[in-house]
Amino acid sequence: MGRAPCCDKANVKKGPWSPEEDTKLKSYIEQHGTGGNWIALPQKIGLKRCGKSCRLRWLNYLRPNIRHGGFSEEEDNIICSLYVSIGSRWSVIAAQLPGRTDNDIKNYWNTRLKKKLLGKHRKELQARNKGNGGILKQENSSSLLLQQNSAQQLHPCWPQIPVLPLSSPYTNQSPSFNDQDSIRKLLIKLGGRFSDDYQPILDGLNLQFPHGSNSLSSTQQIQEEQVHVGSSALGCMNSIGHNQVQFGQSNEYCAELVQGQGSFITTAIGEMVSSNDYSRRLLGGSLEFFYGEEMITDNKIMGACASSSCGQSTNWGETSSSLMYPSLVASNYEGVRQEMPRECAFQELSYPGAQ
DNA sequence: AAGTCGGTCAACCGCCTGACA
DNA sequence: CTGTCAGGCGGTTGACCGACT
Repeated sequence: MGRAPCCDKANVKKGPWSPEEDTKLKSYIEQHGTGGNWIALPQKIGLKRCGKSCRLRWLNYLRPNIRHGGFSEEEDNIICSLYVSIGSRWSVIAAQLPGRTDNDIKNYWNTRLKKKLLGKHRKELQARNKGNGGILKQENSSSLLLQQNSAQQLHPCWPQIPVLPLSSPYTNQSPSFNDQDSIRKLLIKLGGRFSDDYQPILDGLNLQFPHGSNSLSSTQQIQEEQVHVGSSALGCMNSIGHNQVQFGQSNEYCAELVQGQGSFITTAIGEMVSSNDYSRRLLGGSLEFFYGEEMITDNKIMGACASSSCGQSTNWGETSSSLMYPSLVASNYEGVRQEMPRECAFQELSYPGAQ
C-alpha cells in the first residue's frame, strides 16, 4: 500500500523538456501565474507532464533571473560556509544566493566544490609529508592524542561547555562562533581520510573559544580514558553505549577522536570563509541558527542522560535558552554513530597501536 | 574510428510537512 | 483529531558529452 501517485504516470511524459513545452509553460505562468495548483496546471495548458515536473521546470529553468554556472569565489565561500553550518539544506543555501536554484547548488557542490576542497587537501598533505618525511602518518593514535593534548593546553579549543551569547543572525557582530561540531559533521559527511592538524582551521576561522576553567582537567580525563578505553572510535562508542565512562569524558574523548580525523576540508573552508567578511557574518549567523536547532535534540538527549546513570556534574535541567552548547552536538552519540562512515571507523581502528 | 570512462546536470523519485476539510 | 492532498525538499538516476586509449 503505497501512496497514491500525484498524477497518472501512464499518460505523463518524462525526460527532457522540449522548447515547445517550455514556451507553453512559461507563457501561461507569466500571464496567469501558477494558480496555486501545480497539479492542475499541466491539464489547463495541455501539457502531458506531471505537475511536480512543471513546478521543477519553472523554478529551476524558466522563471526570470535564473543564473546557471559561473559560480564566483564569493558564492563558493557562501555555499561552503552554509554547508558547514546547516548541512545539505540546499533550499536554504539557495535562498542566500539570488538567481541560484537549490538543484544547481546541489549539483555544483557534488561535482565541483567538494572535489575542489579535496584536491586542496591532498596538495597540503603532500606538502606536509614532504616537510616531515611522512612521519606524521606513521604515528599511532595515542601519540597523536598526546600531541594534541599538549597543543590543547596551549590552545584549549575543546572546552567542556562552551557558552555563547545568543544573537540574531546576519548582524555585524564578531563571528564568535564555536563550530567544531558542525565542521566535524562536514568531515563525517564527506568521509574519507583526513589530515591530522586541527589548528589551521582555528586560525583560518578566527575562532574564539571560551577557555573553560576545567579544560585542563578534561585533558587529563582524556589521557586517562586512553588507558582504559583504548584509542579506537569503536572503543569510544562502546564506552558511551555501556555507560562505562561519564558523559563529559566520553564527549571529550569522542571529540578528540574525531579531531584526530583531521580537518582538511575545514582548513580549506576556513581559508575561504576567513577571506570574506560577508561569509564570516553569514556563517556566524547561520551557525547560531543551526545550534539553536541542535539544542532541541541535544537537550532531549542530555535530559535523558541526566536522569540516567551517565549524567554527571552538568545539570542539564538548568539549561537556559539563552545559552548554547555547541560541543553537545558531538555528544549526540546516535548522531555520531550513524553518521560515522564505516570507512572512517575502520581506518581509525586500523591505526597501529590501536587496541 | 571505435570503445571506454568519468564528469556534468536535468529530471525523477519518494519522503516529509503544513494546510485544510 | 484525523485523513487527504499539494507543495517542497534532498537524494539519486540516467542521458549526454568530452577526454582519453
